Amino acid sequence: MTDLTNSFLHRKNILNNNAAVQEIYKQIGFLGVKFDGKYRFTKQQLAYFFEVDVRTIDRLLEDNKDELAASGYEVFTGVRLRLLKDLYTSIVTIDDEDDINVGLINHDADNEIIGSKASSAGVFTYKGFLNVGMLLNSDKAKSLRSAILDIVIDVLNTKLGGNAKYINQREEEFLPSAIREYNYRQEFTNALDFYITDNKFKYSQLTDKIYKSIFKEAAKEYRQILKLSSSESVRSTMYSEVLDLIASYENGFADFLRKKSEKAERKLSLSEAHLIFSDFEEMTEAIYKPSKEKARSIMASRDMAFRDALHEKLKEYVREVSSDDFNKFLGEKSISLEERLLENKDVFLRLKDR
DNA sequence: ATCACCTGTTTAGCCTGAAC
DNA sequence: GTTCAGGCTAAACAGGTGAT
Repeated sequence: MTDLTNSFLHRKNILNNNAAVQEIYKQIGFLGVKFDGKYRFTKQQLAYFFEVDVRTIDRLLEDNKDELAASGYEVFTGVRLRLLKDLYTSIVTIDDEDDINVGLINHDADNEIIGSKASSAGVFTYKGFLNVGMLLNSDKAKSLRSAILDIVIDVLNTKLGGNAKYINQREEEFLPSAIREYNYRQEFTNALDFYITDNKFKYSQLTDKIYKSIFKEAAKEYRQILKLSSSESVRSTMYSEVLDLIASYENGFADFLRKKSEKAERKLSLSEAHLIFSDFEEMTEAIYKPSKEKARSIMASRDMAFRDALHEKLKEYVREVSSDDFNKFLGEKSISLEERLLENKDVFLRLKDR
């Protein structure tokens, strides 16, 4: 069970998920005033919402300064504070009382939202508000947490139609990468045909070598972790960055193998090919290191956030998923492969006519 | 009118102690 | 043991005041 209060990663993965944050804003209904394009809440408003003392929010700020600053907490001073104060007073005076959100009402005369003489004020954004809710322990915060989790799960389900297996296909880059990789895969299998003596295991064994070199798992392990059935293709679940790297490996190794075979002036045995792969791996280690690390981190982090799958061997590579990534896979631009193919139909038709 | 200083308010940070 | 409340102080700051 995810415990938000003690998992920085899980908190980040929710706060970076813009689609979910928007949905939470709609459903929770704790409305703030818009300032600089973001909804803002003062410390007092948060304390009131969570039914804790203002000092408790202060403590939280002390202990989690960096995290909350990253979620949009700021101390307003000078001109910006002046503008914010004006905004609050104009809202409170203009709006009909019934329309004013409970968070905005001056519920206690001694405890204004921002004291008129305040020279600085701690201000949260909506993300900051949610972040506080994930760290506090008040009953209000607990119920907010469970609501947040419900909504996040709901958003994932609606966006993905309950199937996260092919979420990798929802970004723009997937299709071109898959097509490129398909072509290099052919180079690779052709090379295996030409330069390695007949052996029915050669494709799968050398493919596994590539997988293991890149993300430490053989196809079988990968299949288990993502709970793929035997009829489902492993590659159709891979992220574009991983596919690109596999394509590099396949193309590079195909060429390397050709040279070795031509030099020896004969076909090579599968066991020789395994040794040659080790040479290839050693030779390219420094070149591939950065892309390999990126691919591992992408795979481990995204699969954790989107597929709830843990790659045990890539544990140390799990990071937070960036908000860019959430947009890529769940945002406006993300669409299923079917839709993407329809969208690109013209391109394919043109290619076909050639 | 301008400058330096004073005053009141708020936050940050540290500590203690009560309640669960 | 953990969580929350409250006391305290230093520092930051806006707005006042009063001397020049």
